[in-house]
Amino acid sequence: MTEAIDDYLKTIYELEEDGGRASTASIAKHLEIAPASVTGMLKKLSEKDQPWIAYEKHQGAKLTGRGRKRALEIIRHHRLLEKFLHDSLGYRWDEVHDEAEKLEHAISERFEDRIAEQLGDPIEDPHGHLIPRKDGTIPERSQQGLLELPVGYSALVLCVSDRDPEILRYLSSLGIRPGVGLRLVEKGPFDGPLMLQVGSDEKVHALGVKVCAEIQVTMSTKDGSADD
Amino acid sequence: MTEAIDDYLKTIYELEEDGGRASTASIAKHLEIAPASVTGMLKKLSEKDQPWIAYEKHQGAKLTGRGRKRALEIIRHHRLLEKFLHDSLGYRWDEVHDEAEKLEHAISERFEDRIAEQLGDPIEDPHGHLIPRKDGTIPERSQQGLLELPVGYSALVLCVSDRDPEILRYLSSLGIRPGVGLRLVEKGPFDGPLMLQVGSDEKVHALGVKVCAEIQVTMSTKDGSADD
DNA sequence: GCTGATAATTAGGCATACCTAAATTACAGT
DNA sequence: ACTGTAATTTAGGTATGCCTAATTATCAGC
Repeated sequence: MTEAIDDYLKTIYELEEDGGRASTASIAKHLEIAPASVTGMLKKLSEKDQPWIAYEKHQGAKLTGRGRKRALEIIRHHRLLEKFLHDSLGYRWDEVHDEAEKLEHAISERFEDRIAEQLGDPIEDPHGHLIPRKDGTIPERSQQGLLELPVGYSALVLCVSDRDPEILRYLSSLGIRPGVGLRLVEKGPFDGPLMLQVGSDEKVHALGVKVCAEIQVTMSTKDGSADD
Repeated sequence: MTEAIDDYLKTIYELEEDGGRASTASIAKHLEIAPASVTGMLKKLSEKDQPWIAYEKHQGAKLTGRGRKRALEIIRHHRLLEKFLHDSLGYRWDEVHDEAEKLEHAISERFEDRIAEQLGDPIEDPHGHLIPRKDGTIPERSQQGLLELPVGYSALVLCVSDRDPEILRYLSSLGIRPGVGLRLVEKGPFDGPLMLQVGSDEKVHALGVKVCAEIQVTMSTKDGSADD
């Protein structure tokens, strides 16, 4: 069990979420390493007696039950740590990801249990992502990308990607965070900007596609209450 | 800057404390690796443009100013983490070392600062070891090994080694911890056991040499008050 | 000053996890 | 079915940090 292996499993888990199998190229891009390096590691992860992934040449990778459980364990570490850094140590939400990324590999079961208890077994991290349970399962909920929301509809922000601190600071400045209501007023043509009302503010903001792709929402009725 | 390098620097720092230079063999023993591996690393650490250590063949290693500063930085991480795990997360004092050993390499400056602040800039870790300051200095105090205490004298426990959890649990059970007073009643011949009174208890305990070697004290007057 | 024990070093290897460059496979469009 | 492009894999190489086995240096005792 090395850090590299954990990083691969976590990445494959995330890539499986959208699209059944994780391709060599997508893993390489996500981990910022060369595709050739990924091929080698995928072979290794699938060759063990108890493999972490299922892998066939040119077919991409898919986690085995064991691999999925391990991935969720690391993701649990990561999200609990983000919550801990934010709530207990006063980190801002754009600062927690990088620190959690390093610590997730270093903490013990004991540490995990202690902060989970101290935080009251939280359900979500500061960006709204669901925290996997200790038994290796993760709650499900219906959510969609903000980009898929039809014009005129309202929605509640469920979570935002934590990978880019700049985007998080920008979203903060707009008041966009988990639990806040949005209304999609208009959508520019040719992947143009989204015109959005945030919360109960009348003002309409124009957000680029790239930023909106990082926001997950759940549709709500016209009056702004959640419908799920 | 790798974990391995940090571990070497920390080890050399500790070995320099008792005996000017750290020998290849002592470093190997401390890190539980082969002496041949140490030679290679010592070369590397001394060859850089800005070397971490001074090293001449067969002469052992000595930290440079830069190396000492780095070592103290890691030791500060370690001891702050031990204090944090103990005070904030409810770890017992025999549990903190191993966890801190892993975390010390993973935490950022930010994390270090936050827990130091939250703990009120502590001076000592749970075993009584002094915590290096952020500027790379460490307070000094006169202390001696319990084994060097003359028979009949009293002393205050300053610190105990944190490396062996078993010993820590044993000391706990005897009530021996930093700040507690001891009186050396008698010393068995041929490295025999030490007969000790702990605190204000009349009872005399017999402690083996191995355990006593892990205890640092400062002499106090007959009535039990510190003389330093 | 020699000698033998001990300590340290050199030499040669191994595993991990990455790289680049070259070869191959898959697949979409004609 | 063919062909070109893009994705993937293979081949060969690098750095880190450890290993064992063999060699060499140091130093204390005679």
